[in-house]
Amino acid sequence: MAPPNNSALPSTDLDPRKATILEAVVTEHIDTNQPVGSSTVLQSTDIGVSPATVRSELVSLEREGYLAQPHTSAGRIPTEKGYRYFVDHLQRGVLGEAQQFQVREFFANVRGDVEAVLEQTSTLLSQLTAYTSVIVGAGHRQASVLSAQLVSLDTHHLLLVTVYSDGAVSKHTIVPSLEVSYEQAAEASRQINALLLDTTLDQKVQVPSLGDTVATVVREAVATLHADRPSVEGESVFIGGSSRVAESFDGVETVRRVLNLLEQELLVVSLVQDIIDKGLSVAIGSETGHETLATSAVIVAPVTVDGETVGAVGLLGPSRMKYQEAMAAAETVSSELTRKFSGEE
Amino acid sequence: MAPPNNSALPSTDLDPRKATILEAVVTEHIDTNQPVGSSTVLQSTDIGVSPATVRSELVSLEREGYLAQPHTSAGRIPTEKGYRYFVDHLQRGVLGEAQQFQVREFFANVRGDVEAVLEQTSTLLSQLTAYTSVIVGAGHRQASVLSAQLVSLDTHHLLLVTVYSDGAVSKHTIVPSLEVSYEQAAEASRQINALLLDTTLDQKVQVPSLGDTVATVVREAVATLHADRPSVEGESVFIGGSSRVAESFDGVETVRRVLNLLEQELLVVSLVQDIIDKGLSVAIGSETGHETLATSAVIVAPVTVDGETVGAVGLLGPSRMKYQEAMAAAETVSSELTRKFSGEE
DNA sequence: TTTAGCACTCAATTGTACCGAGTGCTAACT
DNA sequence: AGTTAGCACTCGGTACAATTGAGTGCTAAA
Repeated sequence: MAPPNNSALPSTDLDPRKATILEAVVTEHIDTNQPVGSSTVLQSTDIGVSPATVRSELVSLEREGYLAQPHTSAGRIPTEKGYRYFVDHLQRGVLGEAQQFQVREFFANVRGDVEAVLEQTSTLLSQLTAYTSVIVGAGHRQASVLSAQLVSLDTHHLLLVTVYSDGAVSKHTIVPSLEVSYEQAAEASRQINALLLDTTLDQKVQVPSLGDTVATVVREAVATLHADRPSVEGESVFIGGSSRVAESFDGVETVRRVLNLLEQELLVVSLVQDIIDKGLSVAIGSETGHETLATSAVIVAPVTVDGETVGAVGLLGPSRMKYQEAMAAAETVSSELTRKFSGEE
Repeated sequence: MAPPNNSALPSTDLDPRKATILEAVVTEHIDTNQPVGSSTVLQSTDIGVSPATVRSELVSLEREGYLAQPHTSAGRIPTEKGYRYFVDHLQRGVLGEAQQFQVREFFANVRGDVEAVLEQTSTLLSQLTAYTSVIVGAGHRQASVLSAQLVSLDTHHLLLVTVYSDGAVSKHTIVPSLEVSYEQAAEASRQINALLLDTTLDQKVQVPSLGDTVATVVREAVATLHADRPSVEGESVFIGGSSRVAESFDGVETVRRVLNLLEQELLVVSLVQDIIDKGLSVAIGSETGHETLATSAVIVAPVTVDGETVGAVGLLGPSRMKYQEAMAAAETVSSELTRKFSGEE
């Protein structure tokens, strides 16, 4: 469906000199956050040509929509299209020595359950890049129940602990309408386990309609589990380095908006999913589909196990972010995660 | 140990007129974020006195350390001590109608396990107040194991699911060094359950030193569980409305620092704990013990069940925050949580 | 002790001039 | 036809002075 290349449109290539100049402008602007003029371009390239020529090229690039001028007597800054061209024609960078070491060390030592690993990974990723990281773990729609167990906390409170085939565990507090003895709980636990084993949460199960205590508890427990489905299905989202937002964007209001967006897990999940669906690995400005992210860019790298996408790592930064480094970091981390999960579960 | 009143020192009371003026200055400054001068004080109080008199009182209040002047020809702003006096002599406010309704509705409808409830509550609290909320759930140091169960995901992966007496559930992926059949896993599960039942994580347990598969798995599972203790003990922290940080503080650097602090769960936990330990319900500026929070204030309200503190709700805002409203919100929410947990578990 | 009166202070605002980075255009050059 | 030197022009940023005004502190009288 989506074209294999990374661009939304098969962008026509610019002639080499223009490309060089565009690249210089983008690189320089990313570095300095300043409009860049013809002289700066000359200094940062070995293009053997006069400023006047560069200027006329700049005019041309502006006409074609790659660059813009904040005001007449200023240099140029890249437009969304300019960044897009830059990213599409970027030669992939590779992570620095120290960072590669950091990643290796991290994955060698990390321990704990999936959620804990992802949470720590999101911190790692944001430390690697100085941007805010987003890690999305896929939900477990298709997972079947491996084990369901009822544990009594006391006579009025039971805990339903359910283990799914993908390794997820959910727990639900049950407050039964009747008093339940330890033995009754154990019996209910056996029945629930038998009832739910190998079912998915989508499936209806035949609950006993008897009136005795055990049957009642079974009914209530199953009802609670199924009622709570949405939250169980929910993808898990981990955000690392949200303080980086404050560094990345100009203007309090922008910072507020971006932080606010990050707080809404559903938005974040769909944002990342949308980008992956479009076949992109980078979404710049309006490509993200969010007004709030007009001056942002989002890098995503899916984590796949057995050809299936089980999650994604992402980085959120300003559109003038250091794409090479950030992409290298995201890809390294996503492939490490892929490796870890392929090897382990 | 700590004095029952809310102040660190038993602050001497000011004479009534000074108190009125100080209160007016604080209130006004909280409202406008501007230095307030003698004329403004006159307008916002019905004190029947001339500006000159107010001025001399202001001078006096400044000498005593309650107020400060940004520069000679400006009005006064409260110092930390000024805010402290204000808070100590505040008559408790009560939540607005609409907000009370919101809280009632929320707690009537909220469902899910403890973590989910706390997470949603943190969002609620930040919506109620326009400040960033912090909810800390106590760890379960003392909790004993109610049930430990080993579930095979496949022949190379086992999941150890442990239920504790306080309703917490932990899970650990075990990658056994040997292949384990379904039957062996079931047997190991039985043994582990018997072994760990009613123990706490602090206790050493006698693991079998036999060399057969089941014994090996048991050893490895128990080792994994005990190795991971720190993360299990860890208090759970939920932060709501971190975007509010951007509104609350002036200066990108301050915003960055505060966000960064909020990212470090351990810091947040100890911050809240420290304040509670000091017997305070509000910590202003340096009272928080964090340089970063020099211009902040933190409100805390413990959640207690059976006389034991099981957690706390907190609000983080600028030192010029609306204390009445924020304190009312924190207290209402904490008492609702107390009620919910007392009734339920 | 309070207050009216007054000189004083100083951040903020406004106005003005100027600098200079950077442009676009044109005419000459290769 | 593309490139370049030369040049007039634009306009944001900075620096400086003048002005304003909110608010003070002091003094002397009530």
